[in-house]
Order: sequence, then C-alpha cells, then structure tokens
Amino acid sequence: MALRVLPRKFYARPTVEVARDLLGQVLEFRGLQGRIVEVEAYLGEGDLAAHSARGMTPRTRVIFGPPGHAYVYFIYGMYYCLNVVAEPEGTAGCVLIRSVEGWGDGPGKLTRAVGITLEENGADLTRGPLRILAPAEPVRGEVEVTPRVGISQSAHLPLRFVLRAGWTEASRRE
DNA sequence: GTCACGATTTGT
DNA sequence: CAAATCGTGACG
Repeated sequence: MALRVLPRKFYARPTVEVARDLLGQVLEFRGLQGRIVEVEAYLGEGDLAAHSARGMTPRTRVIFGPPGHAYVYFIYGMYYCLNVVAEPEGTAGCVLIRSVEGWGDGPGKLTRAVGITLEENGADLTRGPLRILAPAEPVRGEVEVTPRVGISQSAHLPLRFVLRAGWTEASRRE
C-alpha cells in the first residue's frame, strides 16, 4: 500500500497543532523511512527560544516562507537539525524533529544517521527525496507534553510532544 | 572586522 | 562537568 503524502494544507496551521499531528507520521529521506516520535514547536512572536524570535534574517528566511518545507540549521559547528515549517506563508513557526524511530534519538543524531545536511534546507516536503507521509494505518497512542529541551529562554512553555506507546489498530489486534 | 554564543552530543 | 567546532547575528 502506497503511503499518502501529507498535503500542503496540513502544514498551513498553527505550529502547535502541526507539531502534535506530526507524531506518528512517516519521515522519508532517500527511501529510508521512520516514524516521528518526538518533536518540539517553535513559535513566532513571543517565543524567545525560537530562531525567528528576532525577525527575518538570512538564516531564518525559510521559517517565514511557505509551509511544508524543511528548515535545517547547523549548530555547535557539527550537527544539523531538521525542522518542519508550519503556519501560512509570512508567519513564523516551525517544528523541530527530535526523534525518529529507527533513525536515532536526538535532533543532531537522527540527521547524521541518514545524511541530512544544509542541502536539504528549504526543501519541499511534499515532493523530492525528503518527504513526510501518513502511515498506512493511523498511529494511536498517548502523547506526553513537556517543556522543551536545551533552551534557557521561554523554557517553561509546554511545547515538546512525545509519542508514548504508539500503536496501530492492526498491531493492537495481534 | 571582531566576538560571544548556541534548539547538541560525547567523553571524563 | 567540559570539550568539540564554526556559522550566525550584533555591534561598530
């Protein structure tokens, strides 16, 4: 069964909704697939922890761009982190992918595992080698909400979402 | 141009 | 706890 590619409108919504709904979806890069199990939302105005907090710069340009694209940034001189751009074009908002089943646990490790680099920055997630698809069967499970990891500003906001005990209806019947 | 720092990870 | 390692953004 062919998985369905998430449409642009999925991403053109409030960042928190997109973050929550990204859990259980299938991330694909060069044919490698894995379920997204941990994400964090980074908002526009008012979120001092977000790269977009101080407006549009050369680096943060794609965060303000059309939804459904990848925002990849280079951090600590050695790691690439993958984000999914949300909100309608012109509004900042993105979702950091922190853990993908089978790829790795941690935003820097999962990109290194499959070779995602700055080349993927700005890539369209509805087509091309980097895509996100809906699983054949919807993933059910409990979602844990916690503060975001590794930030000092706006640190109390409950914007980290983790899929705990995810399952599909089929696997549940086994 | 200069400089402090970071949405991380790993080893001590 | 500290190192690794370098682009970005603020300042001038």
